[in-house]
Amino acid sequence: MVARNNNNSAEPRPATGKRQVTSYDVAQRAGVSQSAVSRCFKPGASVSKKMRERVMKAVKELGYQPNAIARGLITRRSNIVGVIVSNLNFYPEVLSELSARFTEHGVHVLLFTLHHESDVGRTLDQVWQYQVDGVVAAAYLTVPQIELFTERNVPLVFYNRSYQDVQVCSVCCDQVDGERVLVNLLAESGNHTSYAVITGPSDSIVSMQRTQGAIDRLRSLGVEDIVVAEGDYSYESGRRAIQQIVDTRGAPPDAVICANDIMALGCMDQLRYRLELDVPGDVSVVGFDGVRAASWSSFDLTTIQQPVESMAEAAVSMLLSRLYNQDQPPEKRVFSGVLRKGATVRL
Amino acid sequence: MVARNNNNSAEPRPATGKRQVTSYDVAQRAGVSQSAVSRCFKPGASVSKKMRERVMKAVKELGYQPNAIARGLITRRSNIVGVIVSNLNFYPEVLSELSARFTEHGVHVLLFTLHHESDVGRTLDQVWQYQVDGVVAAAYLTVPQIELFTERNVPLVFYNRSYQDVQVCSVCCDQVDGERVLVNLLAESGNHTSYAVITGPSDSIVSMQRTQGAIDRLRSLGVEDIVVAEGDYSYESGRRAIQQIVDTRGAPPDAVICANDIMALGCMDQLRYRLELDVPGDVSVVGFDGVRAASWSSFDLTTIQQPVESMAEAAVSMLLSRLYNQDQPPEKRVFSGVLRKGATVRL
DNA sequence: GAAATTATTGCATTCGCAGTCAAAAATATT
DNA sequence: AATATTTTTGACTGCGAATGCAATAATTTC
Repeated sequence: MVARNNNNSAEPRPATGKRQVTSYDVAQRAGVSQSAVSRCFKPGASVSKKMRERVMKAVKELGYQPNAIARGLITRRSNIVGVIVSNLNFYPEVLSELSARFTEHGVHVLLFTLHHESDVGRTLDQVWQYQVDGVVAAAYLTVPQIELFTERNVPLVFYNRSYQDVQVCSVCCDQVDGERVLVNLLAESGNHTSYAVITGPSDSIVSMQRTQGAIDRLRSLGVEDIVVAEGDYSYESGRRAIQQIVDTRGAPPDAVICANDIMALGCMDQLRYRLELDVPGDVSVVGFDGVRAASWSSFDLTTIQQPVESMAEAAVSMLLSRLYNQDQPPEKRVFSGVLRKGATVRL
Repeated sequence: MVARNNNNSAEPRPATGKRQVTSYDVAQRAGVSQSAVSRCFKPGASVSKKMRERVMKAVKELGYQPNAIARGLITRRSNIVGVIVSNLNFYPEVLSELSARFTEHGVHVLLFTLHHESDVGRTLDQVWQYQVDGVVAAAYLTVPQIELFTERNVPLVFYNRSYQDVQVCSVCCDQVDGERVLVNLLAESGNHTSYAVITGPSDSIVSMQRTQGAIDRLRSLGVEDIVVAEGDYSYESGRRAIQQIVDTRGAPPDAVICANDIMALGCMDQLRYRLELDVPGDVSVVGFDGVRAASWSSFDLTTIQQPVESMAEAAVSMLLSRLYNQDQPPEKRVFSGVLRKGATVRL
């Protein structure tokens, strides 16, 4: 018989502040049923003009806001998507773009940041507990973890991570092709014979793709003299890496290919201010990403610009379309980076 | 009588993937009541060892995860906090720190990004609908909006925003004091008589505080020659502003005080590469924030470093303590920035 | 070994809203 | 005016987990 005893003012409801306003309160105030209130918040529902007015009046008077949690419980739609980013390669622009575009569609972003990639398991448990409608991951998941998404019919889109043998949605920038373009540029100038490559952390697959892309292209052009040093995507690591390369070789290479822009900037600064070499006069430097700082006059770095906006947009629309329209097959969207010709390559 | 007809395998539950595993399913499998399952997930509840084992066995077999949404509905605790950041001054470090620390405490971050500060109203509606347990705001709210938090007993902590006449929790960096320190440094060197100030956007109160702090200190030191130009916190705007100042004055000022680091870097680049002036030889430049790029060799900017980690930590603990222990009075925590002596002030 | 005590467990209810279905009201049709 | 049709409305149930309370089981006490 569900005897509701709400706004029974004799019931104190102490401690935790005023009880929130519910659809029952609104219904009572407007002298209608709770269902009616609910319907007024459902677009396209059958509600007369009068009813809507009365309800909305009460809604305003009481400051009612529908409880998205309760709604989510019954509709099985939380309108929340999880975004998993790893703490390290935390691209602010990406997150900001994703959030903005999801918000446009009334979808909210529950943020999960990984300290170590090893946290993925625990993080995913949390993701599942919160009944997210979908997930954008800028981190690698294991195959069983991915399969869980398929089983449960929860859309999953990878951002800048791609898989070989697993069918998943992903939005990527073509790392290998980007490096080809950069290497071609360096090679065509005819000024470079000795090359150095500064990689990202060894567990970053993006770094591996970029690095390998560069090395493969160099090899196919007949270049033999390639030194490789490992960095961790940070400015400091770029400095350390180039210093180490110079120390080891005894002389600077003609060109340095860095797995991302930030390391390239560190590398440039080390070359210019510590090693007192000229970039690009003595050494050419190229990066990857196209971050803001790369285009600052101090650097004017030659790099591959990732189309972040397009990629974020693509990730969002890919996820949303699968959210509203299930059973679409996995899809890969690969964007080409755009060569940004700066002034760090000796031509 | 609540007749549950779950795992009746005759009921198809089509379309939307497997129905999720509920505590009833676990209960049935383990041959116990749903309450028992629930209790097994509540720390400190009265459960026998045997019971716990049986339940956990079923939990594992079925891959059960408690539904945080349903739990939130009844406990009135979502374990979600809203973080409101405006798209512009989007400090990635801050967000990343906040998220990491909240996660440590089992609290999750629902992200709200504002395109324009005018979206605050609509955004707050969303925040309320999602029944967040608390909010960290790096944006200004109106007084009625703030009062709603007090009324509803939902903790609210401002990050780098302070209010004059309203009692709210906030974590700030002392903008005015920071600028005093910078101005003192510039003044003590005895090399500067003409000053320029590049502000942030006119609706940014942080910018206003910094700018005004600098100007007041300059005035109190008897400096009269102060030019002001408006920027918008971006690199480009720093370049434009200094160019405009030089064009207007006909000559560069001795020192430029920028409302943030990024503009200071733009300003430096413009001075060095377009106006072919030496920093700090011809012009001194100072910033505010202590972003990574400020310490890069190309710039080595003299600035005030905000203690981002401490501030984020403080914001989180301030919020959490109010979450678990209601009725604590509002508190302001003001951190002093640390002077980072770079090489952009002529000494 | 019976009574008193304590520790476990299950029943029933509740959180706030959405959606089903049938009743009621409004409108159209004859 | 009476009936058929459509539109609008309300009563009721359940989403999945938590919890007060009563019932039961285990343990202690005498």
